[in-house]
Amino acid sequence: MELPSNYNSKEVEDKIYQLWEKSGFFAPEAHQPRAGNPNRNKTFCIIMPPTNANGNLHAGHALVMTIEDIMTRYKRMRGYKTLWLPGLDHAGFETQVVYEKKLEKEGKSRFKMAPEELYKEITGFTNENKKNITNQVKKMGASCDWSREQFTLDKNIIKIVYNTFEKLYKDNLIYRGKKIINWCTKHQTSLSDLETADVEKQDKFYYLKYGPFTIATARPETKFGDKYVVMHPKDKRYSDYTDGQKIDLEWINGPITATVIKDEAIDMDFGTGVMTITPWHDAVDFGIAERHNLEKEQIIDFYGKLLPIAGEFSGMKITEARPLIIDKLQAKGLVEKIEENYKHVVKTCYKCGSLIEPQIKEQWFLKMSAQGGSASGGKSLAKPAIDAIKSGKIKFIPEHYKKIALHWLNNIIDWNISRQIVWGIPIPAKTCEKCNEIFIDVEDKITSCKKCGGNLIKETDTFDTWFSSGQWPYAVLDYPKGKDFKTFYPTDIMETGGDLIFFWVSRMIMFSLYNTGKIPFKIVYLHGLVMDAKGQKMSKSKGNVINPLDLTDKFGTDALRIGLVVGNTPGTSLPLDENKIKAYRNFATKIWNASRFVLMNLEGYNENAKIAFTANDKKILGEFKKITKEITKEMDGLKFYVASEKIYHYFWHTFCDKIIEDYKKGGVSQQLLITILAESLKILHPFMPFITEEIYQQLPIKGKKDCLMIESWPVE
RNA sequence: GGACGAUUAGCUCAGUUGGUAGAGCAUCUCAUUUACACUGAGAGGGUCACAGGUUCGAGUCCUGUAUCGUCCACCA
Repeated sequence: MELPSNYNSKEVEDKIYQLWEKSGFFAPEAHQPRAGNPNRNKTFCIIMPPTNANGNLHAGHALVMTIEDIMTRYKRMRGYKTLWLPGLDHAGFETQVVYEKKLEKEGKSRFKMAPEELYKEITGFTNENKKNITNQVKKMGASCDWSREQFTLDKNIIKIVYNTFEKLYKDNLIYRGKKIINWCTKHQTSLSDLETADVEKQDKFYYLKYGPFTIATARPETKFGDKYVVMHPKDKRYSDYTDGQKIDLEWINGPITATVIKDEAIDMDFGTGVMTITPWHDAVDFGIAERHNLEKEQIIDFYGKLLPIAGEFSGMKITEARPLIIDKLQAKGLVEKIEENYKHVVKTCYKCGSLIEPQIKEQWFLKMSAQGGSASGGKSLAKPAIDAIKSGKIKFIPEHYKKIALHWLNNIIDWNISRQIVWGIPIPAKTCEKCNEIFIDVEDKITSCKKCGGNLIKETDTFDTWFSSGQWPYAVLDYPKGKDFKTFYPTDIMETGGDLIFFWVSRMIMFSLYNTGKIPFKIVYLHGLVMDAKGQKMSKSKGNVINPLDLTDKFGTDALRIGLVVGNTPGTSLPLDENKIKAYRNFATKIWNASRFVLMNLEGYNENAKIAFTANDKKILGEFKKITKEITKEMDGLKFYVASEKIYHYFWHTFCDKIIEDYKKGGVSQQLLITILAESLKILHPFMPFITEEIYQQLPIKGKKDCLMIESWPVE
């Protein structure tokens, strides 16, 4: 019984993963802990954040897979009925963006394709990626139950999403409204507020004469239709003007009649304290217009070009038109001054960086009031979520995310869930051409208006991808009647990136409480961002992206896994340094060689013989037991960064440096050596599953299991 | 404009109810073919960002300041 002199991670990993898959022990039903195990009637469940099926596994995924696998393997060994449920995400907008880039490279455009054709192509693209990403997840050693794998576009998921939509509509929490939304002119879709990124920009700031007033703006191209001039009701400088007063004045394309509006939204200290409003293309202005019932007019079309209202500038792109408009205003003597370096914040599309052009558009919205009960006129989505978090029913790790989540939920605004992209779940609604009556048609059966008999127009918008993934925890467990739902819900831990706290985590909490009446998970464990070795954010443009699969190739998956975990506290970003992974590759080699040494010294050893430890053995075992208890405590406290460091330290500097050396001098018994090795491998297993399993398979121990994966943890 | 986090050895980071500072990597010295050189034994290296306060005692608790980072926000 001897191990080869070198550990070949590549060969071993594939072989061992196959062994696990064949064993069937990834499924919770298969694993039967011994009769007396105190945890055997308890369950443990993690739902894997569905991986985007639009590319390759990145460093962040590697961390997710590692942490969740550690949690899963640990609980499985403790005897819990353990389920880690894997999934894949169609990732609506994100995938569409990736695919559009691909089309662009090929000189094609999605706008010249029929929607059905585009959908078919992206389906093919996604299917390829699904296989690819699944293999990469396996490469990380994930012990998830593949027989339960789910995809966000599976029929059963869509059905649940549709039912929720219908229920929300009946509860008056969904409405169709013509409101101002974030429009990405490049991708031709609206976006939620979370899908925009604020960017600081330097622009010219123009002071323009508007009748008796001077108004300041960075966007003169939106000003064509401005016919309301707004000031604060308490501004003494303008007390001569009254609300509703009409003023004739000369403007860009000729004389107009302006109306004075008094509104408290105006900051008296900013600019001149007076502004004109463009309700169609500015959220603040939209708000003012709504409050005062003012007319709204579209100036810029959905491609970012000026409409006929701009007269001679009609059809021009706004960026081209801006200087020309200023030239004209200057010629008319309407430009008072121009500030050169005006710093302000603009919204951009978080994916492509294009400037967001606010537009008014009819969209589907989800009501998101933080108030509950009758005060809000019915049910509230946010209120129960706030209560669950406040009361500690849902715990955050690290804790300070609790405040962040609550702050967002307390200030939540209605959520635009419509997207004008094909890659997503279609919104199951129809509108009557004649009377505008809306029908939610989950089964796609309604053919004419039930009210007036008119023709129905089928909705072409799709759902924001987070509308469906926000229902993931109960949808994948086959809510409401499924056996898994009854067994594993609420789940135990939601482990994901801190950047998803609003996008995903908060929405899962709201949807789950709304639908099931229960929280979706007890603990939210948020890991930090994986950075490059220098602590810089990885990005393709910087060229500092580290491919985790290169590291597994070079140093083995086990080395990458433990390297990602040791010293990595949740919530703080972690620099991924190849040298660190290399150091843990050395540790893997150490484990291998120590095991080789033990196996080479088995002469005369019989695992079935009666155990007779010496006094010194017992002392060492006592110390080991103490360490084991400490590690178990850290594991239960989800402090994997401490637990992994402790077992690392014990194995190398106590077991190898002291105990094995002692053995050479005859100080400890053969039995002790093999006992400590076997027990250490169990503790190391969640962190470094491949190498520990490979060695375990060769170990002569009493009552050996099919695999180390289902061995009992040293502390029950 | 708000909120949150960070600041500890050259580098990356731990430090769980307050009790004379820890790990890995790096550096230096020594050992020399050992299960393992992807090795062993040892060493050097820190006013714990700064200023106050509470305490017998503060890296840890409180207040303030600075720098960095992140998130949120409808100043045209």
